[in-house]
Amino acid sequence: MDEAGQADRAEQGDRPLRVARIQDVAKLAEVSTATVSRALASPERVSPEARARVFEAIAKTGYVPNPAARTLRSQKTYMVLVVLPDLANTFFSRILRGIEETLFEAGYGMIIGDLDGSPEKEAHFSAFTGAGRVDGAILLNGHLFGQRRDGSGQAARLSIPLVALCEAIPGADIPQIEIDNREAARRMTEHLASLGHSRIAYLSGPPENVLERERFKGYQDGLEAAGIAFDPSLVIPGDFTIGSGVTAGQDLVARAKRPTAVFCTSDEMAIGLMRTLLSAGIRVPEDMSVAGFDDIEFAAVAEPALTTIHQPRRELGQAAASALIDLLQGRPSPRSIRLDTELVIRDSVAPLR
Amino acid sequence: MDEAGQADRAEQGDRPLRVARIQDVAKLAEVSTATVSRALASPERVSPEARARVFEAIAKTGYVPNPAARTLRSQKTYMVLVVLPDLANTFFSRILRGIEETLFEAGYGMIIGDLDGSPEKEAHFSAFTGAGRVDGAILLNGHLFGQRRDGSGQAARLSIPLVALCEAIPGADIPQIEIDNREAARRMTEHLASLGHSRIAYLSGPPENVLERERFKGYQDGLEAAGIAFDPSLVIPGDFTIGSGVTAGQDLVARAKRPTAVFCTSDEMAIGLMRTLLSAGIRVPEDMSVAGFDDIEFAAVAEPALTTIHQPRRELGQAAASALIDLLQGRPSPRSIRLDTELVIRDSVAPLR
DNA sequence: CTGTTAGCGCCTTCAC
DNA sequence: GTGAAGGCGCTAACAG
Repeated sequence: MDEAGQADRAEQGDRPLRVARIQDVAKLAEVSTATVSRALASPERVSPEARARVFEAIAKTGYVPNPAARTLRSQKTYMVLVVLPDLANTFFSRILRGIEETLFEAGYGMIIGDLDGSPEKEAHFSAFTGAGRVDGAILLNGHLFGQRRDGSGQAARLSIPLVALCEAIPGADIPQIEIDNREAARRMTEHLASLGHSRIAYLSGPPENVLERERFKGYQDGLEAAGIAFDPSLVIPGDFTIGSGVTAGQDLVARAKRPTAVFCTSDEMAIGLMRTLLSAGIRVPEDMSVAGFDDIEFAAVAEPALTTIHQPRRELGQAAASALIDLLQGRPSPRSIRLDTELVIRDSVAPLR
Repeated sequence: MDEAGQADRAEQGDRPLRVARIQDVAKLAEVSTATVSRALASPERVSPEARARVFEAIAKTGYVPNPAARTLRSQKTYMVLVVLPDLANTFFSRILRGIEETLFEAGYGMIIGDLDGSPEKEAHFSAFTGAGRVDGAILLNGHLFGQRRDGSGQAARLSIPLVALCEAIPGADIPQIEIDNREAARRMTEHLASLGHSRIAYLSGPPENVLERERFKGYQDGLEAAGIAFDPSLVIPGDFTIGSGVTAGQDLVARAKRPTAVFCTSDEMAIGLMRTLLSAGIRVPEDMSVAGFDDIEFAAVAEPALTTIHQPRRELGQAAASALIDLLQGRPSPRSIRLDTELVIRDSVAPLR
């Protein structure tokens, strides 16, 4: 046993070659290990004297409880898995920060599961939740995993507390934290219409995406409210990425009869789109208005500055983390939270001339 | 004992209410737990018959080894901590992805430590490495932690394998993965000079940052190579963020005697800067050339498209993860790796008229 | 308030 | 090739 051999070597000076265990602390403080454990978990249940001795011994030894042993005993990992479709997507980073902050304050660590579109990974992270590596999970990917009911014998595991963030999971009985995508999309569409636009294109997200479906409904709602007939030729496929915005721009540039405004369901697409339009000599917003969705950092410094829907990303992350922590600590958790969005008017949208 | 009580309840149908343990598998396969363990760790050391029965039992029970127990025994967590200064910074996300990919393939999970400028957090993550929650760590923050030698009794812990990524850690005897910042900055400066610019401003990062210092040296190298005298008034303070680019832009706009080119040490600053310049009626690149550093996704779709230094972010992440895995698995690890950068010429820089 | 005791689930000698 | 047994470090139940 290599590690043990190593650990058993004599200590040199005041720098221990092995980490202190609860036993060492107990011995030094002249109490039992149980008392050390108690002093840490519920100090008020230990006499002031013993407590003082314990803390002194802890300081002297530099003792830090072994998390693996603790987990084995208590069945708690103090770890949370955050599953998301794409770590490289700007939209998520600030959300992650909101999550991390809140988790951190409550003493939980965050493990990232970047799906990267791979089902293999999905299975892997699913196993993660099943194997007791984490106490709970926040799902940003829009569906539940590890919960298949295919009776294949790959048994469904004991399920852990879950929270859905941003992409609601239809039918799942877990807290869902999101914005009202449909309402926000409707508002933007109406805003465009109120400025005189009637040929309003819609640059979509991936069709299977829940957000996309909600936003698309909102777009249609807005059209209807403004008395504009829906025109399928004005729906351009996209996938939320900069690249698909660029592609959509090429499509638009090539058209004979162009829309006067484009509502993009992500800022990244809007920025990619504007870039292509501008390169082709189509001015924004003079020749074509462009609106985004998300209000990422770059929206305000795009050229022209992007009119968009602001999502409270940090707050979304915080709310999801709080809901999960409630669940983990046995407190009642809100079933569903909808955070407010805001229509941010900048320079990429102008009245129809 | 609540959990146990719950776990002991009768199982319903084929959906176990408790996870299978190695004992259950052993019983079902009619072997000892040792054999199950062996079948998993080194299948060749178990007879084909026993092995088959074990795997069948595993499939039937849906057994997944308990990681906490495994860790407690083997002292291995199969977890890696990634410490970074700011999760919300676009620059890091693709690096993280490179790290995650590589770690994932090798069977390691990734725990994120977002420093967020807080020393409190730093101490926390330092404890993480000390407490045996992770097998190793990748440091993107430019300094070592948990390694203070203040003799305060807060003993230095058994140290785990570490790798420094992007920001080299001076004096640390660990693998360092980075680009040649100085050389890249020199190249850009020379590029600007070769286009006829001689009043080349430098929009800096935070002064204490290692990257910043290297890039600043490179800027001076480039100036010198081009025979241009260094002018301190042309150095504008920044901190890599969009916001500091905007501020720098305001500074520049207010000046009577402006530089003809600005070398920004991050794309975010360059984009913020261009935005302010453009709003003030200063055209880029006609009136002023602007160059960036990093080549983030938005650089190519900025208006105008940004001339910048490309960093192989994914590869940086992969290289760091590989180096760490080598270390973790006892293989020799490269001491230091420098990945190549590339000068990407787009539209934000033009010859001096 | 405190100590003793018994595992949490696994891996790994050691003996056969 | 296989099984029995001990212990990784901790916490919770139970006495006292």
